[in-house]
Amino acid sequence: MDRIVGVALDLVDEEGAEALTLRSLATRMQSSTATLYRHFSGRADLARCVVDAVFAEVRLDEALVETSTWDVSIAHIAENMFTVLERHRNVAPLILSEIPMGPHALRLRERCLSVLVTNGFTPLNALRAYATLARYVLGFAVQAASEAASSGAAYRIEGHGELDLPVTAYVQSVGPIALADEFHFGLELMMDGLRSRHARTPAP
Amino acid sequence: MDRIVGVALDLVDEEGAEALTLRSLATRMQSSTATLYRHFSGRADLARCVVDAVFAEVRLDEALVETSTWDVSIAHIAENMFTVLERHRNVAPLILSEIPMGPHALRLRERCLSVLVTNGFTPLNALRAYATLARYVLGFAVQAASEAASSGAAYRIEGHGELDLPVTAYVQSVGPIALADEFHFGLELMMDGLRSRHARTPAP
DNA sequence: ACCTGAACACCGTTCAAGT
DNA sequence: ACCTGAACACCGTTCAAGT
Repeated sequence: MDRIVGVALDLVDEEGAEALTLRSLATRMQSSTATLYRHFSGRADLARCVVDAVFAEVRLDEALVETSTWDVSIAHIAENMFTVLERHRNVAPLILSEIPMGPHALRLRERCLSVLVTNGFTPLNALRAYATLARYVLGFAVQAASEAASSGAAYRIEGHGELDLPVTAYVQSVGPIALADEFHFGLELMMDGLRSRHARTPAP
Repeated sequence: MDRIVGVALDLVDEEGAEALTLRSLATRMQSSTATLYRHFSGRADLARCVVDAVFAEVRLDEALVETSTWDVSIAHIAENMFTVLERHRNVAPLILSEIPMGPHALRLRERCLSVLVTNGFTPLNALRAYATLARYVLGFAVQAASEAASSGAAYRIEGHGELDLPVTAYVQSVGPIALADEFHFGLELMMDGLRSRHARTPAP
């Protein structure tokens, strides 16, 4: 059944999330839609498996995670998640339906919480820190999937007349921001906040 | 056509985003699906309008935004967005498809950028700060919509055997974190980061 | 000019019937 | 036991036909 998920992920990568249809997948498998129900309980289950297949691609530098300070480790994990999600940006729409809870997603969370707790974070703050980072990375990935209408669409709206947005226009003179730049800016913001809250904790 | 959008938003609030069907909306309007195409170019357009109707509900305390320091103003705007999205949490799945670009969403962005720029942020950093905050709030709202399976589902996975997640188990002994608490923790993290980056800027 | 029933081409899901 | 064609109840979208 891992092979079916692999084919499904290929399909999403190549044709987008909305092209992931039981019929289209059955065709690629040279099988029938009814057969897919032997492996998945339905389309939602299939989507969950595809999402977890993406999380399975996260490869951490375990030596780095083990030997670095907690902030470097956490940032490394977050950047790895971002990289993998960027590589499979078409899967983003599949993530929205529910928070990833597949085995690979859970193991990644375990790893993160472990780093935080062994570095003196309280359970509550470790959970908070992980939740915030995970939501940021996932929320970023979900929205980054639709980067077409980012510049100047949807200006002519029906009843509202012309919008004038002087500051928006002024500020956009710097041109569009690269996705990776935007991501790292926000990530550093949160790491700053975590560091300042966690200042002067003795090494274990 | 604002009335149709209002009915559509009611429908989403009451029955969820997947219940927003051209047929179900036509039934509520005592009309036909074909008639809806006089007002919207299709389901995607309808969804965009519903999302912007939610943004239209954001009511800022203009006196507070005007007179407070930039960080208080920005946090106030972010919290307002969060409150409104929480009130209409069923619309979250409609947001994923594309970044909100309706007139009300654009005006809210204009207001945010205005606060940042008049307080000495460079155009680049104002854009970055807004993008990070907006993605955080939206990403949070999107994922907050599915809070059912948060505790302990999806443990028994087919081929992988039992997962043991000791730190996860230990850390979850503090119980589930309230959504609002989680949101505020992350927001404060980012505000801390923004403040430290923007330290010692003279008032205009 | 405005509206709509009915059709078209899809979709997820199910099940009797085949092997 | 395993697979599948065909059906069912949907969906978005279109259009000839009505008023």
